[in-house]
Amino acid sequence: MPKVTLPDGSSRDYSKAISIFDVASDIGTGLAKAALAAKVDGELVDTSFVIEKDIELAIITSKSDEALELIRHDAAHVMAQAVQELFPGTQVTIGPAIEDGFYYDFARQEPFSPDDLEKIEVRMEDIVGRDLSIEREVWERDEAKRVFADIGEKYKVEIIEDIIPEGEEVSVYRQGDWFDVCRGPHLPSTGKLPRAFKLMKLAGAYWRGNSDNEMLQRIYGTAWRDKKELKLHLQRLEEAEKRDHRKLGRKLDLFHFSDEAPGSVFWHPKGWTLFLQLLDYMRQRQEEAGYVEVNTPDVMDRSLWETSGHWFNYRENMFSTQTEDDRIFALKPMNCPGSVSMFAQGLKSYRDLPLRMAEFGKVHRYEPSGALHGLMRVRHFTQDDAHIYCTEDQMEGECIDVVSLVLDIYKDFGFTDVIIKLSTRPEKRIGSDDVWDKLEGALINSLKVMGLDYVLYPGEGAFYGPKLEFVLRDAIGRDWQCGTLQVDMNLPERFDISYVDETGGRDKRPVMLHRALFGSLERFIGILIEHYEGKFPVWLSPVQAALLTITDKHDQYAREVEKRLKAQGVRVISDFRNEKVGFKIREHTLQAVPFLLVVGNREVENDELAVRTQGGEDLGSMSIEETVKLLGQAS
RNA sequence: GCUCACAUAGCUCAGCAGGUAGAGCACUUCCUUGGUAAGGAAGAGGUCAUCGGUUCAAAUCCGAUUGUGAGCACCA
Repeated sequence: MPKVTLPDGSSRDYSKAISIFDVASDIGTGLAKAALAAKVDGELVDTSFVIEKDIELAIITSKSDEALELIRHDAAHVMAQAVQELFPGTQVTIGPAIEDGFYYDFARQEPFSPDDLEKIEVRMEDIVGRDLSIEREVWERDEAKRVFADIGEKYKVEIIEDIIPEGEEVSVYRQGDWFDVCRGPHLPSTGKLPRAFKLMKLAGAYWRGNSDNEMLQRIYGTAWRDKKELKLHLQRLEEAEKRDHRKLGRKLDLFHFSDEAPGSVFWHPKGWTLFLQLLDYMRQRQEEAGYVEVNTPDVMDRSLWETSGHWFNYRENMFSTQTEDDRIFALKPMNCPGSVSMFAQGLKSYRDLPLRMAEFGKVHRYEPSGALHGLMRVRHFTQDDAHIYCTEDQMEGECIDVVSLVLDIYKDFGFTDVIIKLSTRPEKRIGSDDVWDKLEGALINSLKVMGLDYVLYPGEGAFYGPKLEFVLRDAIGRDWQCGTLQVDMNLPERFDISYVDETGGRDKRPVMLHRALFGSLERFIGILIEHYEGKFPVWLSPVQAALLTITDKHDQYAREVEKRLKAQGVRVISDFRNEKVGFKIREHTLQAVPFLLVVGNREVENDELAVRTQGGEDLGSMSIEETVKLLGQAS
């Protein structure tokens, strides 16, 4: 006698076991038609699921939050069927729903071509049109293995063997002649899949995400509830592409890359102004936060890297060089060994702690060619790095200070929803569990004290200590790690650093924290370009104002004004070209100059400037002093 | 690093199926002195990424190299 309780609290009693589809029909034929799947006591199931006992039921229609994932997962299946119909001999592997869409990985000798995507899409439409009913079957494990082995689907066999846990049933979903091992749930039939999908791109992907395995062919697609949603999504992508920092960097004349130096930035005057502006900002924030700034060599002897462990653990990522005297030097890939060496020099007392030593170090890493990506992933970058040497008791307080500093700094740029990742002890690690407890505790506690959420990445910490990572998202939805806070118990040990404690003992080992807030200045600038779409706030803007003369009669006054503004610290340029003012306005507006200062007869006469904003607002005429004030306030 | 794609003027791109290159913008010169998103005219500019092959002939076809893009792997 199952009793079914619905989300609105009402309930229905049935005299015998009944399928969800039938319950939906019982409620209304409209609902039965719209039903895609259901939630039974909070768990997703197919509409064919048979209710045998009292449950809470929620029918899922395309309006439900869960619908998109179902739609996307189904789209993956339909795509797989289309591919196997069109390209016999292609093996299927896995095909999950992902953010905004889905993918499916295939094994096939011959590569798919972009033209194939169109064909596959057409065939998908066809399969939707066939409205094949999708049925769930539970197979016996060995039987399932045999069937898939017989039809040459070795990846599926591996999935049944290795991925589906013993004890869990092996479910197979069948649509027409085609079937696939899958946990489900799925839509009732292929006809329920909205015709609002599109195949997006082709890529290689390693089987089971391991680069030792063979490479499969992955097809990415996007799928939505209806055509309108799909269109909106495609528009969003287009909008995002316009913000791409690589495009804007060229358009705004900020930097360029060259074939001779892959992954290395050539900063143009405007880009470098931006860079220095950020540097100044960070310098000031750090000074206020009690840091001292140092500088260590870029090229150091191999022995130092042996001591730090980099020579053995990180060498394939290091640039090294041999000199005439046969010594081997390496360009620093990280600042920490230099910093520890710095700490080791001279005697340190407990009175010196916490010692917060910052360095804007430029590090060099031989990153894999395929990883390079504009300013986001380069081979030479500048870190706003710092190493904090402190006692164990000071550690937690220092962590709190770092976290609140980094978040406060991000807020200045309008980044308020920052993802914080906490990576804890990996399998391969040094140090006792007691120490790890303490270090992880310090990080977790500091987040707790501040009331911050974080995403836990168990086992992802460095071998020498746990870490926090602060992640920002770029215009195209990719996440980039910017800031980081790491606790290190390896380097102090390796370099055998110590301080003199209250009793005069010289063997106290300090705790070492690594932290970077922007992370890489290069990457942070890349993110900022996309975040602001190139329209930087005045304080950051490489050019804050452009002086535009109407005719050459006004040049002399403009030159005078330029001097006065520059004396006040305004980054101003003059445009005396023989062009109409409308032309100049258009050009500097497109160059994202925040303020345009027009100079004509009226302004010369009254010693004023006609001020217009980048957004097109006319602020009228004002004196030089007022303009300077306005520029100061606008940041 | 792996898979696939791409590489033509400073930039954005055209050049269909091999017959020694084209547009717009930018640039230079001249005319125009014009008040809030493009005034006009003329001119200059390319060993078609590099190297090799096929061919009477290669930007175009083939191969390698380098770089770029997308994804994967990597990211102390």
